[in-house]
Amino acid sequence: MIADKIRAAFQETSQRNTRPRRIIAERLIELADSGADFTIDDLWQMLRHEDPRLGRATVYRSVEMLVSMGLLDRIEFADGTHHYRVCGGTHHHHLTCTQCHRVVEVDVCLPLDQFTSIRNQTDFAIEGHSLTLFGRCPACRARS
Amino acid sequence: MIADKIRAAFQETSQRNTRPRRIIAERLIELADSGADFTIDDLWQMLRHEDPRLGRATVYRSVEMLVSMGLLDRIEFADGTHHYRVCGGTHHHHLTCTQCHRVVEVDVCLPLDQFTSIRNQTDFAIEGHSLTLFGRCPACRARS
DNA sequence: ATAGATAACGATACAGCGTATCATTATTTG
DNA sequence: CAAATAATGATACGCTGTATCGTTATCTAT
Repeated sequence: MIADKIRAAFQETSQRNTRPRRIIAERLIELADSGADFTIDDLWQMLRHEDPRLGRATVYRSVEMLVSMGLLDRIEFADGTHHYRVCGGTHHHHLTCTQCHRVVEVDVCLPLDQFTSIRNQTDFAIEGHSLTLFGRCPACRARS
Repeated sequence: MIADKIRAAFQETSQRNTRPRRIIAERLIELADSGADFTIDDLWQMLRHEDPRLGRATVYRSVEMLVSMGLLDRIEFADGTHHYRVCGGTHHHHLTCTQCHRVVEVDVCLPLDQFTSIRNQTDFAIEGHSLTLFGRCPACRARS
């Protein structure tokens, strides 16, 4: 369950169970359910509703932590902005709609033999990769 | 020849053959030969050597234009910075060294049937994609 | 419970990158 | 050579993310 993973992540990396972190965790659990993607500023604005005193830096700190724990994925948009998305932790990539910017996960990936091919071509030791696809989603195509 | 493509790009998109553009084109042709990647600020600093009055905005404008013409590739680094690289225009992707940040082109790509698989999975009309690989280059591994 | 120690917070300032504005400059054209 | 104007360059601005640092709130030990 993703909710437990998020709560566990906060517990592991910290000594104190603070109010801001509880609020952030709750909100992220809701966002995980809806599958929505968001910018840090989006998230901050949402959180301020629940506690207007909550600071921007705190949101940045928490998001940064969760990204490094692998629970949030950072998605680079073509215009350079960063969006985030709660992700289960299994390997996957993203497909974003060029019109409405909705993001969905896809479970395609480069075949294994391509990686060996790259290693042979370049003599690099491959450590990771990032694949992003762009296209128009069904809704936007219908609306066209 | 890439030199001609660059000069042609400037000619196509503009009415005037200005000194700043000539300087920028020359520098980019040299960078194409060396295969180096660079940030916009790198480029600006180089160009100021030749003409200290050359403005930052002009460099941004020219780079932006060449990216949209497909002659420069914008490369996103993990830390969020943007590098650029003169590229031939053929389809390819990038492999960057996680240690020295050197960038090389690789000609692997997602197989065609994966694209149809995505279309079936998601019903998106796929328009494009971006693949970036990370690893350690031979030199850095040797030095390790 | 309460007090002390301190992790975490939040306000603020700062830095970097890219864009927008606009008076000035330099290329082009008649 | 002069007028028209594309393009430039100085400057200001906005946005995103980071660093600093005094304050607050959580935890722990009494």
